[in-house]
Amino acid sequence: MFVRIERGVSTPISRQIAEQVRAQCLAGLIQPGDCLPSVRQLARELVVNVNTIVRVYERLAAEGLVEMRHGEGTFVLPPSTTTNLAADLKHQREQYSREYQAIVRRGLLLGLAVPELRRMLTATASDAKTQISKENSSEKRS
Amino acid sequence: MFVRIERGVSTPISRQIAEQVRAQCLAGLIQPGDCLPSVRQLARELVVNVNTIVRVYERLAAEGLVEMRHGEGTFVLPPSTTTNLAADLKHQREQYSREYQAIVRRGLLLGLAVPELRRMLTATASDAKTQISKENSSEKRS
Amino acid sequence: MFVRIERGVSTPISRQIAEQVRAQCLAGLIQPGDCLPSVRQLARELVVNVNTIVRVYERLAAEGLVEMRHGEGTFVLPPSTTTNLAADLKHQREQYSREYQAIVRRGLLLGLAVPELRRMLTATASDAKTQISKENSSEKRS
Amino acid sequence: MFVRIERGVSTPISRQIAEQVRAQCLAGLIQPGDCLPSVRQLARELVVNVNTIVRVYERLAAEGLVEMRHGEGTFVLPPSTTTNLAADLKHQREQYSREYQAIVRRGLLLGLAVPELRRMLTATASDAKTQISKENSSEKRS
DNA sequence: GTGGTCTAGACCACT
DNA sequence: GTGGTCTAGACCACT
Repeated sequence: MFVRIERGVSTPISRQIAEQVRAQCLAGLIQPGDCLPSVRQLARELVVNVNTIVRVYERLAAEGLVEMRHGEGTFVLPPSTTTNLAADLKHQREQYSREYQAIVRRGLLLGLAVPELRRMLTATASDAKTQISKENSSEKRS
Repeated sequence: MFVRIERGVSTPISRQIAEQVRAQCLAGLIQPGDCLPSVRQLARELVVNVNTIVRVYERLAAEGLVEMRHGEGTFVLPPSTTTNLAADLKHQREQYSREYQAIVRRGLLLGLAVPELRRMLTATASDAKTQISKENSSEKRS
Repeated sequence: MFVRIERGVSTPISRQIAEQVRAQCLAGLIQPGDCLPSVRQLARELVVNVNTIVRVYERLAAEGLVEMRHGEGTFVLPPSTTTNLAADLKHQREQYSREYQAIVRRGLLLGLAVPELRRMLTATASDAKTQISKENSSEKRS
Repeated sequence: MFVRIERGVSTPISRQIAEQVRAQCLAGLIQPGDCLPSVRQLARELVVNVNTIVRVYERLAAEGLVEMRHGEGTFVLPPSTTTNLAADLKHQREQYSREYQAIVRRGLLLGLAVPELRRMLTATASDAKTQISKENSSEKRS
């Protein structure tokens, strides 16, 4: 599982993590039955307090996406009738859209021009893709 | 002075306001000696609590950007040796840049495509410009 | 850390607290790296509202004297080039001096004689010392 | 009438003024029937807003110490049965005493030594006396 | 009218 | 546990 967080940014860390786990479940990168990294391991990896990860997993469990099995680990559940994955995704994207629009407006109010923002978008996207592919290959090796 | 806030977004209201005031001071849209809207007036305008505005103005005062005069109002100060406006602007943009990049990455991780993000950027920007020009004209009239 | 506040006096509580924290930092009674009492604990101790302490700590943080770490506590920072401790102390004492002189003048204008003021000074000082030593010993015990 | 105020000090200006007027009435420096300086004149003299003086006079009138005669001025009233001057004085001194003690404690907490405070007391007192006698003579001349 | 301080209480996020 | 933000409302002092 790939999780990447950004600190010192207003989006809460816990939300960044939960969002990415959800997205990967929905995208099928994580399959039902898969075991998520342990709370302690993920906490160590992201240099975050253990309780923060616990909260994230609890939230995802409350959503019916995963199941925490005491002493065993946290496992992805098969999509049930209650878990409406499509609806979740839609909801998540809508929320994202609002945040994205807000930040674009903030940029304009800060005096940044649209082409500048567009450039940053492109640059960030290509960077992100490079990073992800690197991590993919490094993970295969490890 | 124009301030526009977005609710239900992770960036705190107070930070959104402070950011915009700073940007307008730095851009010269608000000149030294100018009087900011009163704490209560701005609170009414933005439908936020008085204390939220007080906090914003206090922070700006601590930064040396404005001065709160008891019973008179809050005034923009001339740039002093201590207040390095250029550095402030630079810092603010760097912070913004980090946030912008983080949100773009979040979008990609949510499975959004770059052209989609680009479309949202353009749409938001044109919307924002329309709104601002509307408000400008309505302010002139009032 | 010892903080003692006086109510029903014109100096605001928040200013009394900030003054004492600053003085103890400058005097080295609180060392860089030390953790100040938590916002809630100090509020409980002094029987003031949590927000009052938050404001004090925020001001001290803006001055560069302390740093508030989310979820951890508030820590004294090492003196930096920007924080001119000696100048701060000097400024604080000058401010104090003005207040002290003002109150002496007020006493005279109220018809109090100098020896009377001198007596009050001595009495208050010895009282204060007794109280402080008591608290010191009680703190050691606890 | 002599009034001297100190700015940037926590004792409110209005209270400083009221206190001095009361003290001078009680000391007999201002006699029943005497006319206080007009609101505007005193405001100009002390470089204070007119309303601040109005408030002070209203408060003194409420205490039964003076009477504001519309279009004529503000006059000192003879002590009535209702106005218990001695009680007022006592109350005022008690309040003063609390403030004095508080400031002495603040000084100690700031790291000032008692002899230092004593020196400041003496110096201020002698200064104040010199100033007052100067003003007395200059007032006689004017 | 203006800002300054304080309270009580809520809800959130990080360690 | 820790700090961060926000609300609602009070009372005070200066212009």
